[in-house]
Amino acid sequence: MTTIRDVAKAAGVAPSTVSRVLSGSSRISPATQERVRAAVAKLNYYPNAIARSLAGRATHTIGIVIARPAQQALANPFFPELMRGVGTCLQGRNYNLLLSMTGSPAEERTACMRMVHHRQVDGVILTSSRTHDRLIDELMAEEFPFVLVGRADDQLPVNWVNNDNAAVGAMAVEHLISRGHRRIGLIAGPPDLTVTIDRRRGFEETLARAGLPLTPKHQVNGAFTKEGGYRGMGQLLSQPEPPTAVFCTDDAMAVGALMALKERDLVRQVAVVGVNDDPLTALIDPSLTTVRIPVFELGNTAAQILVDQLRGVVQGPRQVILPSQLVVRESTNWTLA
Amino acid sequence: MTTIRDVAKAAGVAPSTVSRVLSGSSRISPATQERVRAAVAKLNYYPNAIARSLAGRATHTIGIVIARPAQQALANPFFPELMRGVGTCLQGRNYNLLLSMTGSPAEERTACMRMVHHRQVDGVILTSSRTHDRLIDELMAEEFPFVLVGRADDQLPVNWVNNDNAAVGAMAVEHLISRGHRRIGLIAGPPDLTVTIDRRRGFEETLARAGLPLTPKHQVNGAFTKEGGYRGMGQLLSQPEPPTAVFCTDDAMAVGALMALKERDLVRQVAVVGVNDDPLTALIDPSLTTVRIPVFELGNTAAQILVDQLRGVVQGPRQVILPSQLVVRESTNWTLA
DNA sequence: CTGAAAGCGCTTACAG
DNA sequence: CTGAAAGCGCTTACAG
Repeated sequence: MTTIRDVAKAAGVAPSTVSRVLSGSSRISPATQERVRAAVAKLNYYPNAIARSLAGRATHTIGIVIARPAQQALANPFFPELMRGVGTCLQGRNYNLLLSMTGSPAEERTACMRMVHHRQVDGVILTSSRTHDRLIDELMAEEFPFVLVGRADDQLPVNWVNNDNAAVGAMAVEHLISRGHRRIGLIAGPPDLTVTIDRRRGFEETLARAGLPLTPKHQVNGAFTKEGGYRGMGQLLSQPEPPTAVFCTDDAMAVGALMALKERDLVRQVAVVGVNDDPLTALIDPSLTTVRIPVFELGNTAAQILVDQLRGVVQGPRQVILPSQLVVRESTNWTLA
Repeated sequence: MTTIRDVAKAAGVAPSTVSRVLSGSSRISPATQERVRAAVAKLNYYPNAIARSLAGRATHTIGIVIARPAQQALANPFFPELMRGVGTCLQGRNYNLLLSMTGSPAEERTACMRMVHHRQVDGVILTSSRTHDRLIDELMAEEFPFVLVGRADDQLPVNWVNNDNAAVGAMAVEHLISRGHRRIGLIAGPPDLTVTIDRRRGFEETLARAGLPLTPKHQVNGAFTKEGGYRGMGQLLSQPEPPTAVFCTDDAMAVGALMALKERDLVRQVAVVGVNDDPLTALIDPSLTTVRIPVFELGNTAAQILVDQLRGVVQGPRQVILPSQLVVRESTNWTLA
């Protein structure tokens, strides 16, 4: 291992001078700069990142914690795409990405605070936002830099990046209404997640605005999985007057809902809308109408906000909302008689 | 920030004693152990991971480099599933995971050697194995610990975990032969990847063993994407005597191939087999026959091998082959007249 | 069983 | 413009 001392010796300067040349800081004479650079090249020197972190009191590393039960991690390309957005930003800004995968919210909190307490990262990105999140409370209490993908409880002064989930619900329902539907059901994800709350709100407000009744029996909750959607659709169809159209708050659920319809030969009888625009939505039969979420941009923007804060570029908390977009495909592309 | 000195002071011992208690090493009297632990708890002390790494000459971090062009990263759940396997192993063994995403093999090499040279990680996991891989040469030259998911050039004494890709090709072809097919085509991935080479070998050997001819025109290469498979199937179908069955070396390609068949209304005329068992294979129409690869286990085992080596549990290089499994669905489930 | 000291490889005021 | 010194927060021979 060649160290900064070896380089200093070879260049005939002090280690501190080498450090300064490498960090591009201060005013070093062109001549010594040249000598140092030559020595660095000749000795094939790379600064030790760990030593640099310890002395510089910054790890240049961002932590990201993904909490997903095993089956769901695989089923849903949301997280890989989010990480691609995060990774792309961090790479360009010379930050590393430390990844921790866990199965439950409780483990997520433990894993995250472990990174924080052990000072392995300069900031963290939180990827699953729920109401009354203890993890957020703890990070705020320690004044540790973080950004949320999703949103925090109302008015909490924290960084977050979100898509407009109320608009997502509204777009879906408006589309269904425009196709002649009046009995519109909802298959929603876990009720404590803010995405569920917001998408449901958009759904309900739009129904109300259109003068359509809110039918509690037409709203069910389930897991963010095919199975969740499959079961949800089963529940809805077993009712005396089932909905003619269903808004699912996630594509995987919508795919499951379509499976339930196919089994009963009801595909062109009940319309289905999902959310995300997973790659598979265009491939299944019938192809799925969905609301496309800018997942890459969510991750990219979250990373940007966090790094900007760490670098002191910005001060107070930033909150960003990114737009979504309806993509109409076969699963809704017909008008109710 | 409370440090080891604060704890030492509170417990009335030296910092070295605190260090020993925390590392569980050496013989420390139960009494002092108790005092130290009490002080740790009272002060809410967490050792600084960076300082520990510097002093201990180990980062307890594994690096993983994912090289995938943007579109492909999303389309293929191979990598998230692999990482879940890696992450699960590392979590249990108290190792961290440093993730670097890049777009090309050249960037992959740069990113990986950057981690290595800067001593950010104790070992690395390589995820895309090609022949004559410069990255492998460089890591070997530096004697840096690594493990390959895939395999290295023949006889290179390096760690790797692979599935039996020749058997994958063989299973697929045997299945197609058993369904009455005699003209069997191949849509393969990039030719420099070892997976492509091995699966093709299994394909060719099985044809030969069955006394069937190898028809070069019935073998095409393409990208590991839907588009690659779509184009490949187009090429095969444009020939005078097209194959009646096609083995695609990847599910995404197989999905594209099925799209090409659907457009021409040839679904039940040409059989298609993929590889991986992506979640979407069961959902599309027709559902896809495929060879299931144990992706989670590949990642999990790779991490295990690497950590075992870092801990000195094992000596020489380890090479592991994991079994795959044919999953028959609609895309082949009929017999040729 | 425990402590004092040196050291891991950097950075950064402080001085000149 | 450059260097000597102290320090980042740990670990680990060395000594007793």
